[in-house]
Amino acid sequence: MQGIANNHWCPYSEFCVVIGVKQNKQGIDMGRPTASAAEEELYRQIRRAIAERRLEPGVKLAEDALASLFNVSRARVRKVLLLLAKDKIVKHEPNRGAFVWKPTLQEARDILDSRRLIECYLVRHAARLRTPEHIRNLRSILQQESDARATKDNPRMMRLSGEFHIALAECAGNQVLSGFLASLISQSYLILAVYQRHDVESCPQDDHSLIVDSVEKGDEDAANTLLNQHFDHIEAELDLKDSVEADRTDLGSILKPQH
Amino acid sequence: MQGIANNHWCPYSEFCVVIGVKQNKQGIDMGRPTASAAEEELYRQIRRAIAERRLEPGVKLAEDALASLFNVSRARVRKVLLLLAKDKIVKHEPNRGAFVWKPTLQEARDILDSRRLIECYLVRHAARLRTPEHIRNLRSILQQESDARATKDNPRMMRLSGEFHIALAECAGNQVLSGFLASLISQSYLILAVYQRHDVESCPQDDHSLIVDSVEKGDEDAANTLLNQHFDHIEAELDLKDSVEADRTDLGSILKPQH
DNA sequence: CATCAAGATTTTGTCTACAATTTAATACAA
DNA sequence: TTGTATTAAATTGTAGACAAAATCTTGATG
Repeated sequence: MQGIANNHWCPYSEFCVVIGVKQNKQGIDMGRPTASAAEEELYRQIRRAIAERRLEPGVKLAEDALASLFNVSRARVRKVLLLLAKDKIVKHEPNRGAFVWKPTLQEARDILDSRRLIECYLVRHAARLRTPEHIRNLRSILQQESDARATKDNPRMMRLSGEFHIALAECAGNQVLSGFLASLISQSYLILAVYQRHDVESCPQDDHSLIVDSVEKGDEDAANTLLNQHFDHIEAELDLKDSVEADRTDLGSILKPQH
Repeated sequence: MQGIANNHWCPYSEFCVVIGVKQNKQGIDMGRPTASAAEEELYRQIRRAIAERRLEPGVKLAEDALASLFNVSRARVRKVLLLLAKDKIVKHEPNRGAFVWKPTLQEARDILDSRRLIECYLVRHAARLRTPEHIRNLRSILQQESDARATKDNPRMMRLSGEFHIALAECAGNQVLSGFLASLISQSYLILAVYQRHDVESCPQDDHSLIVDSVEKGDEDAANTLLNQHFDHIEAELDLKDSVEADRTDLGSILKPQH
């Protein structure tokens, strides 16, 4: 669990809206700074740790440990874990505790299919509705991605890659689908953790850059095609054959291969 | 609040999986029958009341009232309300309580767009993957719908209409998208409650029946087209012009029209 | 009569203590 | 040593008590 509680991080997070934190018209958190802010901090840090792959699927999230780490009551930890469970990032086992979610093969496929559907739809709208500010924001993320790549900061690269997809989606202006996508992206980090192939180098693609170019030009067909190809690349890095799952969970098939 | 606590109802509900109720291989609830079962009951009954439009947007869901109505502790009520808030069916206002969610105009549009995207995608898969059992299930719902229409049982019609869409989606076998859709459908009940036009008769269409026919035949193009038209019909019954929202919430524009 | 203010009441938010369950440790027998 | 049963420790689940905030009531004042 160590390494979770550090500095700030603010990608898309619907925590405040669910909790109902008071916000002024500029959207700045105003109510009870120490209380629910601490919950959101915990919520974000766990999500961030997953995004940066410091928290791997199956790891137990003990309530007391989190409570003392973040100096909050156990009740608050439970609340956060409950919300993370609804996000399907955490799995609750009764009387045993909360564990980082471990997607099954079928779930992984469904999630990736869903992402393709939603993102390819949104990117078309993004290409139509994009503003200079959107493009600036996207290019800023691209820059950060390239910095992270240069310094071989893999956790950061991982996280930024997800943030890029969210930022891209948000250009389309459909908050519902953006919200779904944010959830799917969090789950995708866990899919990568479980199903990424070891024989393939992790993507040095600059697919992202090309996508921004076509969005900037307003070429929605190109953007759509490029994004589809991007997903092909992502899926090519995964091992989603039926055999994989069994190999990792069923001792029998591990110890007695091809019999 | 009266009228919520009655008999059983089991449409799609992800409550158990979030809470982490023990289940055996047949998927039957086994753990602690009185405890979390009570929470799920509350969760379902609130959703059902919304689906049947007994609970309208803006109604306050007081914790004590719900606790005593369902004979559960207030802590359990809070847990359920938190999950409902994550579903965006309930809105939390800090220190004021939980209220049935009231979708804004923009949210309504986004939700309907999202439904169209997801359902039209899923119906194609449904037409390909459908089994005789799926068709039997769908026709059973159609029959119940027609019964409800005959007896003019509007709440039941309303609810069954949503259940039909969920059942249709589930034929496609993508649980992720089915889950998203279930959430969107719950929100759609609230959209109807707010934005349904009064000058139009509520849908006596048998769009549903035609859709099942084309799915049964495996004609995915026809199914897709029919579903798209079905959404056109639904949206035609709504008043999603920009003026509506302001008229209903802003007293100024109500009492001083066109000034 | 309307407006405002102060107190009382209700309702939400939070924490802590206790019960139930699981997990680990220990002792004992095969 | 291995396996099993019993006990102890740790962890999760639950409820109830208290604090904080909002709402309602009452009454005073212009």
